[in-house]
Amino acid sequence: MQAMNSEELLAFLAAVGHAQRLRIITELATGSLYVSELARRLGVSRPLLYMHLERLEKAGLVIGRLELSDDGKALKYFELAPFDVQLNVDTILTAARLDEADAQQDRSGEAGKHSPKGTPQ
Amino acid sequence: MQAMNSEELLAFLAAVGHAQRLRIITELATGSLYVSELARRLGVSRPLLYMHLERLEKAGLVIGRLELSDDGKALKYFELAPFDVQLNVDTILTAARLDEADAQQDRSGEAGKHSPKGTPQ
DNA sequence: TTCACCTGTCAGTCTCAACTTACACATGAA
DNA sequence: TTCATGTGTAAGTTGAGACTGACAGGTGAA
Repeated sequence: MQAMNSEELLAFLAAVGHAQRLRIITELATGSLYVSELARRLGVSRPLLYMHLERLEKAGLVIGRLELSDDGKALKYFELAPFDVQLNVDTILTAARLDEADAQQDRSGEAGKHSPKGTPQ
Repeated sequence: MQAMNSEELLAFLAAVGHAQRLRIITELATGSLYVSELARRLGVSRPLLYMHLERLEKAGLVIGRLELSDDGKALKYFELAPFDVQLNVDTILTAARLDEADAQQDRSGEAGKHSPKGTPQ
């Protein structure tokens, strides 16, 4: 997995650092599921699960896609995205260094090359 | 770094998944510092910093020790503890499996062999 | 004795993520 | 048309963590 800046690293850590979301990941590890089914398995309300899945998706941990079932119903399936982050002091220092590099680019008015979503349109 | 159960993993992730605490780690990476000095560098109130440091210490990310300076003043120094956690689906599944093993032990009334701090006295 | 440092802790406030309840809107089957 | 299924979202409440300000206590130096 490529190096992340602080913002991305924090999004990732905050997303995975929550008991419910760890359970979601555990459940999705066996295969993709649609939201209502997942909610039933975890004993969690659907809107709440939505929030967690959104968070996980933004951090790039899961991927959602709308599918039509055989009987024509729309089902929102979620599957795990592959992820692998080494977490140690170096990772954190690298993230901090990337922040400075990003800030440097911003100051010099360069077209956002690194920043994946921070680019203002 | 040895395998963690969910509780330990969550404590770790929640501790490191916070902007201020990332900055604390970054600052401590250059060497150990005492609380007041660290607070000044980060521009953070001392009680607040205390809270963060406590959190980091409980998760095993930093170590604090009281030292006497040359002129007899007590200084609370904090230094980084070495840590290295690989974060991927396997890590999380392993944590979940460890939870079950722990629960099993508890049920069979075994003297807490694994649980590092959950042992009731 | 006053000042400039430091540690340690308490009692609050504030803010935001987490969570609940309720809605609107689809589909296919009975 | 009603029921059981699903998606999607818009309120609201709550609770925990984050944060502030103020205190008590210690030291050595002026």
